Amino acid sequence: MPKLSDEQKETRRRQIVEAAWRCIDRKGVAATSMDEIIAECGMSAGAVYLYFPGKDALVAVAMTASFVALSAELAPLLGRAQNLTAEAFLTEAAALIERFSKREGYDLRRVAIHGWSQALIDPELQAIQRDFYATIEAALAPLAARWKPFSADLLLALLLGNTVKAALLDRPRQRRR
Amino acid sequence: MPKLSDEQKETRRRQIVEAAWRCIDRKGVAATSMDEIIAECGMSAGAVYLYFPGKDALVAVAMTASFVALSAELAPLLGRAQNLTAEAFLTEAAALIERFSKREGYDLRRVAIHGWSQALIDPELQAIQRDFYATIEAALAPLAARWKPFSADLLLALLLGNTVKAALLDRPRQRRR
Amino acid sequence: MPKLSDEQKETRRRQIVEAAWRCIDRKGVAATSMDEIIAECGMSAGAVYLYFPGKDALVAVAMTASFVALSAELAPLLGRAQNLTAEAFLTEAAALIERFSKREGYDLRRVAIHGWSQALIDPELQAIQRDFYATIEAALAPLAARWKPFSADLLLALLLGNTVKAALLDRPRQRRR
Amino acid sequence: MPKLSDEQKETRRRQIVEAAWRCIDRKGVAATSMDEIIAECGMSAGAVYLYFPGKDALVAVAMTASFVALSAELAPLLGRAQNLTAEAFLTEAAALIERFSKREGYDLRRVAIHGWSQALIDPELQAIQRDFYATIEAALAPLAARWKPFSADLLLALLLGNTVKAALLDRPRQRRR
DNA sequence: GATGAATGAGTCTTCATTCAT
DNA sequence: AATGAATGAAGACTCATTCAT
Repeated sequence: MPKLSDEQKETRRRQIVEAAWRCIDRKGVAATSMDEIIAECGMSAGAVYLYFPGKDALVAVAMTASFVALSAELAPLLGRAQNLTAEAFLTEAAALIERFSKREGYDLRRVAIHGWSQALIDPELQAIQRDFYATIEAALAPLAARWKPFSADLLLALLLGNTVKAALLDRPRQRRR
Repeated sequence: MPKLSDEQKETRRRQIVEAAWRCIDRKGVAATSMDEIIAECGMSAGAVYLYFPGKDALVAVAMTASFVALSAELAPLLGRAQNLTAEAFLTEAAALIERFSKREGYDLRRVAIHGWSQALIDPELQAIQRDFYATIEAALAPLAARWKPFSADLLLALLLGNTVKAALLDRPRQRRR
Repeated sequence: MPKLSDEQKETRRRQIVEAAWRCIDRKGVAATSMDEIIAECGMSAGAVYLYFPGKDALVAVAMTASFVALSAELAPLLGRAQNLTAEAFLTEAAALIERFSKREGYDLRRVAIHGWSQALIDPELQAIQRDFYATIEAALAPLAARWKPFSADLLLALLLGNTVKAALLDRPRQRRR
Repeated sequence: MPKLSDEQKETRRRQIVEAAWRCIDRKGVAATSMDEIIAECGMSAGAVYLYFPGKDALVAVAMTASFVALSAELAPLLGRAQNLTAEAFLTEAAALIERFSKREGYDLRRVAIHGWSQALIDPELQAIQRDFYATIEAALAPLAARWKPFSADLLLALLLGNTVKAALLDRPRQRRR
């Protein structure tokens, strides 16, 4: 096979990342074996290792990718947030996050919680997440000035807390191992 | 050998649970091996298995124990919350949780996040956590009636979100694996 | 099982090393899998890894052990070599090495050649072997003064060369892989 | 595409063999992957397999090629050896072998030791080497008659032993794996 | 009651080789 | 002729758990 185009390569990587998301949603990071991700994405073991150097790197990319994508989705809402009330903003943000996260076969909010747990162990991943949340908090700061009892800090905590609530307070969907 | 008193047994169990907390804080649930917990608590492998049927059960107990203990600490604050403003309550609650969580060698907020991740794949643990949070939300409900923009749901989300922020936005403290 | 005595531990290590010798004689270092050594020594995988941290370490110990043991055997001959002619010494040394090396199921001279090849890649192993040969050469130096055309350097080269000849010029005994 | 001339083919094969020599000098046979040889010779995977049926064959050719080339170099020295003393012959032979072996990026004496180790597990390679050494020994036989304490057998052992000494007693030059 | 050596299934990863283009 | 992406079997190693002493 001749050289793959960058676009084709990106498609393959995305396939693998989506398979990882599905597996991690189902069983968490540790209980997901590479073999499961490999089966899920329909490629061979060697092929996956052609696109990612190992499980850790794949997991890190999977976690990071979801943050980056959500970031892009959130930008327009932050742009027009100055015309909203705090309550309206929170409602819209929560709805957007839910819409963004719920997907065929997995929910990125569940993945995100596994990601937080990973970040506590992996300093690189933690740095990425810290930057991501710092960016959001910074974007909220000027708005929060007008939203009396809600500070930027508090708004961010609310969004994070809602993610936990949504993920944990849902009925369980799968068995361990 | 003479039978151990219930008190002695309880001491042993607590020793093991605390060792588990320290290990989980450091490396997360999956990367913590039973051997590490065994070394940390200073007992033998056989001894640990005398007190807990397996790793999953020990982890579940470790997670649950922290919730139960925090529950007890939170009760008095909830009792006198009707005399506080929402802001004062939130400040006090956050301070109490921090005081309760920060310990010699570990932070239970970090452990809790690993616990959420576990709960997503362990229905029993999820049920325990759901009950715990439902209880708190129920206790907050009558108070929230007076705290205009803050509903019980929102207050709980704030407390959860603060836990994430505190754990993730702290500078990393440990190496991977 | 209660603690093993140091003696018992040493016996186990020797079992494993001898299994490694047999396997390496048969297939060389690289083509010998840990599973083969494990099967050969009759222990479980975990047990072997209880005594050696990994394949590399086991191979290094197996190589080193044969040198150390031969060293001990060679000492008495070196002690009484001053009463021998060079030719007599060479004959006796070669015979001693052959006696020492030929064993049930393997020949340590073959193992030694695999060891040289390994040493070219593993600086630690190379250092051990260099020391071993330097010691022998030093012991030969005072004797060689009397053995006119044979220097210590030359005598050592002869012993090494004979090992290669004995191992390579024998009829082949096994298949690859 | 146009057929390659035999000369071009031979150039390609030599390129690959030299790449193999460099890699084997650095890491030994087993730790050298085909990918490394492929990268080193600057060709594609498919191209290398056009010239050699597989790794084993390539390694065998690489080993053999060095023997054949050395053979040719040795012939003139053997031709005029009858006019030399044993000591002079040995000195010249050692110098010739060193000159022949030391090359830009590798030393064929190191490659030869890896080759002996390979020969112990590859009967075909062993046969080739046995023939090579037998030829040399045969050439030395008539000369040795005049070189009193040195038999042909002993002279060959010396040359082999010197190769080991030169390779092993040099300071290590590379990292593991 | 307590020990800790032993087990072995399961995990991640590599790499010689092929073949569609 | 040449490419290089893909394959998948095989390898090294881990670790929760047990049980003889």
